[in-house]
Amino acid sequence: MAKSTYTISELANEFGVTTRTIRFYEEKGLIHPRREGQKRLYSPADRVRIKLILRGKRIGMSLQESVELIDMYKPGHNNRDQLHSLIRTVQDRRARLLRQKQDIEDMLAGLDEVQALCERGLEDQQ
Amino acid sequence: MAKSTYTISELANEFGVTTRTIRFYEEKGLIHPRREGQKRLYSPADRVRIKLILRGKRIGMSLQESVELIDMYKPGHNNRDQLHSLIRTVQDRRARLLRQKQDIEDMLAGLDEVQALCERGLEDQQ
DNA sequence: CCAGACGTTTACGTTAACGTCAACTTGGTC
DNA sequence: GACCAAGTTGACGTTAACGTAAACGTCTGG
Repeated sequence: MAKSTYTISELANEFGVTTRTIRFYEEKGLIHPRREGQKRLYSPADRVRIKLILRGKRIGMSLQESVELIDMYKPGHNNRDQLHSLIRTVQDRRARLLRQKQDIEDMLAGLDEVQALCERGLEDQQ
Repeated sequence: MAKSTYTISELANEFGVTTRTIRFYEEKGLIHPRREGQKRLYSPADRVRIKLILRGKRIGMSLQESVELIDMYKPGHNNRDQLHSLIRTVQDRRARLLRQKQDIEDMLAGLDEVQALCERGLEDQQ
């Protein structure tokens, strides 16, 4: 079963980052772990938040962009204008993501070509 | 028909970057346009190279990573060891790209959810 | 001829995202 | 009580990827 609290080094190990990184995220206001005396204690929600931030980083998003995307989930958008505005933001993000996806597929196709050339090169030698 | 040479500002405009960016790429050894006197003249090949570098940037690759990927295409890998080594590099890259692609698909699914929530919120109001 | 657009080099400035100490506290354990 | 691992708070350092400004050449239309 999943743990209900994590220490900073547990999370650092799990995600392959340093504790400095996690403290830095707090310093930047991305996460707000509670404290037990001095020590930070991370909830499952904190953990997921870090995980999502790192997912964003993997596709080249800045930390700010990541949290903006993450915070689209949390409610608090009540009136019509806010909802319409949020929908537009969602569509912009989607467009960018689709383009990135296309970029990746193009690169994957390129890699297939390179590999095919390599394999032909090996066969021709033998 | 496609042009056979480009000025720096033509390319900067086409790609939505500044001339400083393009000069910076040269300074870093990523491109090598020929000169006409002082002025830089870019070939279609230079142009494609810049385009691919910017494609890499869009999915979070560093400039170095981009050129490494681009230079996998150019031949010069002749002996078996080089070919095998290149194949491994290709497979590593592919793995990373597949993961990024998965990340993007997850985010897209998340955006769909957010939008659905927004639309329900709007309907509930009316 | 000269102003404006476009190009050049050189050099210092900036931002994000941490790395890297140093100097300390705190909780077990031998 | 001494020690060690794991935690803490500053604070300064670093790298990538440009931005920005100065100071200068070149050529083209009015």
